[in-house]
Amino acid sequence: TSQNLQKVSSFVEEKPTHCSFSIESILGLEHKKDGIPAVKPHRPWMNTGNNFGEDTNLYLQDPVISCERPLFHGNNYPMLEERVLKCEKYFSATERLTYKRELSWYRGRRPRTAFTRNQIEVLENVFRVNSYPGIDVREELAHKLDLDEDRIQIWFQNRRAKQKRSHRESQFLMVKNTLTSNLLE
Amino acid sequence: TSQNLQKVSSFVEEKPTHCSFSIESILGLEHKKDGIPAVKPHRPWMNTGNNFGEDTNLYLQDPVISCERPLFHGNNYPMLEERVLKCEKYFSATERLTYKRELSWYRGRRPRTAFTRNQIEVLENVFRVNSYPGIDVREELAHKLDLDEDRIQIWFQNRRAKQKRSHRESQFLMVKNTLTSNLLE
DNA sequence: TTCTAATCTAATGAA
DNA sequence: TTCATTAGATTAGT
Repeated sequence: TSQNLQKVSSFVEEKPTHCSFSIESILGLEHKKDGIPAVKPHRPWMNTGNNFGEDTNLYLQDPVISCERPLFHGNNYPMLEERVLKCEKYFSATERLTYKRELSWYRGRRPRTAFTRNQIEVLENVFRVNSYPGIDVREELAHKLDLDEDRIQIWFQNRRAKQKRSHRESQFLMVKNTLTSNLLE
Repeated sequence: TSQNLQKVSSFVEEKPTHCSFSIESILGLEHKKDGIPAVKPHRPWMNTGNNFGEDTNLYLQDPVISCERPLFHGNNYPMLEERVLKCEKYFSATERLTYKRELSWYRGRRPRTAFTRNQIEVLENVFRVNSYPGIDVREELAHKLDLDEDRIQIWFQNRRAKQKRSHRESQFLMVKNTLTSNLLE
């Protein structure tokens, strides 16, 4: 059964066929050893074809899984992670950085964008007035700042999260101060 | 509500003074006057009670009181009212809509469900076989995994979206690679 | 170390 | 239902 399940991949357009499996049989697979999700992460900036075929290393990023340490064994990728972990003990910071980069590369993370001072300034100014720019505003910003619209959207998402975080923190401080001054009276 | 909004208005900080280009041109100013409709969203997981009516000053309560009922993360968020206020003056109907949407979220977005590793594994296994489970399968899953049937349904919706996204992505890359290699020949 | 760009996905509402 | 978008949580680069 496990083999049958693994044959199904996301490359094939699956029809909502009626399932003849019982849930018990599916639930019975809970303790299956390797559960590589046959799903590709969204990597719009990757241009070449080495995304396909045997390069399954790219599909292993999954936060849910990475919460729990040792999920995927028997692939190339966990070897890398082991090496990174060993780094902590035996290797220099520089070497650790190299391995981290290598790990990131295999995982297919977009290189971190370094915004210029001017770009940040404009984005902040717009954010003050409108922290939820629609697609039209984002496109215009992207054109004027010479950035992808995706970067703009992500920037606003993170900026909103930051605002919310700082707001929460200031409220916490307010409560703390109130309690403190009440105690001192 | 308008009284509450006026109370908050004094906390609104000043406008950005300098910008590299016209913000008006970005925001595309439109001044429509329709108010925010008092639509109460469906919140089956909430205690149907007093606090979430249209004209409650929930957002202006004393922080101490608010912190004593940590029902949802966003229960203190007066900034939102500020932005709704600003909406009236500066934003287009479309952009105001997003604020209204946020307001309803703020008023009671369901706390994010953190599925366990085992739940994910079972759901993925079922998904491989049947990505459109009927109500009977969903109910059975809900019972076996100790989740609401609603969560199961939403999970499958999002999972299908994810699959579709990655499928589109691979199709796009496939076409692109074909074109590229044809050009190189 | 802090800050934040990037990622993943549960939740939401509109179509 | 799909679809686009959001919030929230997390990972990871500087």
